[in-house]
Amino acid sequence: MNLPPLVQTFVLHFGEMGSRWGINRTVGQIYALLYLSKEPLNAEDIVERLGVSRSNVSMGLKELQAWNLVRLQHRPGDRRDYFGTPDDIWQIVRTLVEERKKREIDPTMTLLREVLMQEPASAEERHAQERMREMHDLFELLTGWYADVQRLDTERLVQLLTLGSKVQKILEMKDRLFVVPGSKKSRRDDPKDK
Amino acid sequence: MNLPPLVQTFVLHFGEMGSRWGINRTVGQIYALLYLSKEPLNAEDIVERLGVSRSNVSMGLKELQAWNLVRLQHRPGDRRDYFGTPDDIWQIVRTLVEERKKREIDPTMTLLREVLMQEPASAEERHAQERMREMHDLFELLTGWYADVQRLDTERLVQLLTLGSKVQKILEMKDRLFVVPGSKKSRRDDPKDK
DNA sequence: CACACTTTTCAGTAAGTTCTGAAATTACAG
DNA sequence: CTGTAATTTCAGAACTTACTGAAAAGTGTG
Repeated sequence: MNLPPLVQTFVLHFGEMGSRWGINRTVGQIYALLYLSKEPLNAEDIVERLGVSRSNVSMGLKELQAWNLVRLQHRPGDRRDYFGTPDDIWQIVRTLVEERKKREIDPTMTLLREVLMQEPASAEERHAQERMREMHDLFELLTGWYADVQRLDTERLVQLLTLGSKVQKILEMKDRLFVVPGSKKSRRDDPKDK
Repeated sequence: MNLPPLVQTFVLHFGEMGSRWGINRTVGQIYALLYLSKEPLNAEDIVERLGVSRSNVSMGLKELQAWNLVRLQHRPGDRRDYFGTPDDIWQIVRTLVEERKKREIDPTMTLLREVLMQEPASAEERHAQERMREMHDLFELLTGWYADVQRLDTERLVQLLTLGSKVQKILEMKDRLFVVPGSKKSRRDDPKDK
């Protein structure tokens, strides 16, 4: 591995972190390297810096492309592929969340919906279904929230996050100001609501 | 594997899902099984239902305990260990997030802080450090938000999530009502702020 | 304190994954 | 077209992780 010490520390760490996720070490390292690099890199650059085989880099880049985490670019008069990450780190986060949702949450929701349609054949199954419904509803709430904030532009998103639970205070204030005593709690005006 | 079809579908799915995470198939299956079960189960119950070895179950349960995801219980006049999940699914989510933060975010933050202290020795390192600072700041923002909402009780948390980005609307309203023209944007009054 | 029951540990093996070098394929310049 | 540079594919080797059965350690009872 042929990298400035500072860069190497980070790259190695992300290699290990990758393993904790489903992602493999080399893929983690390639991404860390591209993330830190000012200029986009070609496959051979990556081979030299990480000291792994050319084919390994090829597969790693393919995987990162499947995740939409990497941007393919070309230089005039050079037909090699160059890879880089978005300059805006928020774009990276958005992609990551989106892709993980697609791979982990969506299939689970599909399965839960299917299973919840079935007729339970015993008390045990009835209880299991009840638990699955709790999970389904929780996921629905979370993905609904996600769909909502995901649409915000970054400035507003940062604003919202910076505020944290202080929002709560403002809500209470709002309630005190506007809610008619005895009326229902305020809720999202979802068209699906009956 | 000896389970009602409905339960089996779910258990198998979580086995697969486990593999996508760092978690192994058996651990995913054990957790899914415990989650769906009305009564806590002992190791032998799990062996029978999943059809895996006793030692595998023992290791799986140990891992789940290390994650704090499983509750050890006893029955009077029975010295076997029984395992169950919290009845409240929100408690499960809170534990999951907490543990993942501890294993993935915290070590990364430590590393980032260390590396950011060092003196860059080249333009390349300077740029790399800049990127790391972006990541550091982003993680700080996210963990700050998390620390904040994590303290809310579940009812208020659900309220907040249901609201989604509607919060934004209320913020704007608040701003219109209370902000003195020309003053700074509202922000979290963090004691670390200078 | 010994016995029966339960859980844990561990070494060996099975299964799965990552990685490599070589071969095949693709893309383009002349 | 042809030749060269670049990328991808792939079969097998190297490595890692998961799983098992057997043995060890722990735990409560009579």
